[in-house]
Amino acid sequence: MREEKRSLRQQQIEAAAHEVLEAKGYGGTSMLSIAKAARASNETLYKWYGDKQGLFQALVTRNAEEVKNHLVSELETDHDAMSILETLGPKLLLLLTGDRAIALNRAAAADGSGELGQTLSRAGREAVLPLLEQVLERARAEGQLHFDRTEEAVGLYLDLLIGDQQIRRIIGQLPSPTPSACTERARRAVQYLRRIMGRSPL
Amino acid sequence: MREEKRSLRQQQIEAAAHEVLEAKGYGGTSMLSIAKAARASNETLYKWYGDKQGLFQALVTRNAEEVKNHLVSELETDHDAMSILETLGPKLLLLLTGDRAIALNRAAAADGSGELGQTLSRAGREAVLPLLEQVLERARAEGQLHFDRTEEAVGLYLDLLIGDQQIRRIIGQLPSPTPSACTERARRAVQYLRRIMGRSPL
DNA sequence: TAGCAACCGTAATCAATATTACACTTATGG
DNA sequence: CCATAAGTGTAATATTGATTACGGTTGCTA
Repeated sequence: MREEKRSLRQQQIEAAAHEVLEAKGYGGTSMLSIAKAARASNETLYKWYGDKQGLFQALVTRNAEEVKNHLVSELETDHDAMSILETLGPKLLLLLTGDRAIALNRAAAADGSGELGQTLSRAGREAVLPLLEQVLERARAEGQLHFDRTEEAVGLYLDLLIGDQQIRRIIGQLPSPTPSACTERARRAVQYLRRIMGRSPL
Repeated sequence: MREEKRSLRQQQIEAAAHEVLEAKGYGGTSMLSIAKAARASNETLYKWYGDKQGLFQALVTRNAEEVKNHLVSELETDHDAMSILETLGPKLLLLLTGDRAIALNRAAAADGSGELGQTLSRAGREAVLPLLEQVLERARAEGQLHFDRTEEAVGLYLDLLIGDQQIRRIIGQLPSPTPSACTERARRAVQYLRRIMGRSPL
């Protein structure tokens, strides 16, 4: 029971951290400000997370887990591969270019040590890639797509889906995309993917 | 003559700033450290650039100009559009994912005000886009590619060329690419572009 | 060569935080 | 009900870095 309480409190604290981070950016986010926003004491923050970086690592890994779970539940439907792509794509794009992910990416960019970036990459990209590989291989098995190296196909799909949206969001020159914009972009990505790999690679 | 001297000094200072920035990251780069690296006084830095942000704005705009000039000179050759793409692509990719550009992008990401990002975007993207539009339209005129909206074609080319290379570099999970890797990637981008827009859109 | 303007090197100012320490509640288990 | 562990709010501490101020130097310019 103590466990649940603490876990709840952590959720609250991390939610507060996200709020402050999204509002003030990484540089403008201090431990104190997070503590205040969560009505917690900074001593608790330090006890639980070690230091500032530890707290952000927690945010990153937690967020990546959520993204992954989101996608996994999507995958469990038994639709054919291409229609899974059509529903998965917009979700993924929305998650990767949403305010939360962008704030975390900015934090990773600002972190000199590179550890945040490593965590972000491991937890995020390396968790999502296998799922996409699965889908694309299913598409190949169904005869919808043709490719030799799965890895390359996934890379291409991600290039088409995400492109430079993330970086432009991070730089601050693109507003948070609407769900419909994401859907449209994902649709186009699939269309192009079909056009490139829709028939034999030779 | 005074002008030349000063301009030279500025180049030295900005070169030093780039070195420090690439070595220590935005957060780790202080005015003092730049001044020391350039054997200049911080008072001079403030007089010339106003404040820290002003200095970085200068770095960004200057860098963007160089990139643009690089590309423009490339464009002046009279090769056919597709072979221009083949030589332009690798250069652009190398410039956009090189250490210097990545350091500047990180700085823009870390800058809370978003002004650096705005400058970076304006000076960079908005300078390069017209050039690419030119090339792609030439390709269309030559009957090599078929598309309706130039803007969309350029976007697709950039997605294929750059993809998520930049963001992954910024997060720190990708080493600086070799020229040959850039060439290869650019080649593939053109190949895919041909595959998508190589014949009538219908 | 005297005077001046720009520049250098360094120290002073000033504010912001990460991090630690402490005194005061609260709740929980026996 | 008591003892204790965990948590809270606030006040040090210590460092860092932007920005400003200043005395000394250099190199024109008249």
